[in-house]
Amino acid sequence: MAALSDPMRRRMLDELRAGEQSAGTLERALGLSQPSASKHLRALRQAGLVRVRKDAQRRLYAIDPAPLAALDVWLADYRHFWAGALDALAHHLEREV
Amino acid sequence: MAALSDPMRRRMLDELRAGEQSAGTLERALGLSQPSASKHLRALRQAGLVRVRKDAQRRLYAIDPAPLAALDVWLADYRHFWAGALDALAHHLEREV
DNA sequence: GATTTATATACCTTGATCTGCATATACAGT
DNA sequence: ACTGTATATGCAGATCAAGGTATATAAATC
Repeated sequence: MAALSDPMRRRMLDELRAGEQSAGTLERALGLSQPSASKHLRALRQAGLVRVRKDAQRRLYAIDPAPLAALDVWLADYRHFWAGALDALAHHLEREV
Repeated sequence: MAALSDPMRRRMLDELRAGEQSAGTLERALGLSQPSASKHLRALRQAGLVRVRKDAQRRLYAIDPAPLAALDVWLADYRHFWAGALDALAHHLEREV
């Protein structure tokens, strides 16, 4: 989850939504220095948010959705807090009583 | 989002799912020192994740779901990565109701 | 085998963060 | 006013993340 706290890494994931991309492509798409891009990718890797595939010299990155799915599960327990006017009302009433 | 990267703060939110609670209650529930608890609550406050209400000396904290809803929106664009057709349907129905 | 291309890592510096301890603020009850 | 309770803040030190420069690894090409 800490890996997602960096905006640049979220932008990387956003880029990867279009599909597998090489480190260099991401680097240029986001205007990062080569080492910076590589380090952010390492952070995403260690968080399990991306998987890597070798293609000759290049490393092709793609989204691994598992941690995002876990986050979604975590969020699910909070969803009733904002989901719809009826839920809000229900919650309010629940408190009143 | 950085506010959520701290596990203790996530535990605080989990505690607050049960409803409004005072700083001291949270502090004891999580076994934190008083200043530590207060600082984590400040972080949550600055992130807009909680709202505070004064009750005499106590400060009663409650979840403000807005940032979590924003996170949910962000996640939505990734959901198709892990949601099989059936899951997606289930999720959709869950929201509809 | 030397060179080029693509990516990763080491090192350093800077800025942010967490914790512990001490202190300050705010309100309540006497 | 004084004491106790509840919470916040200031400061010190330790730890950790981020960016930059330089260097290392690995594969491809010649």
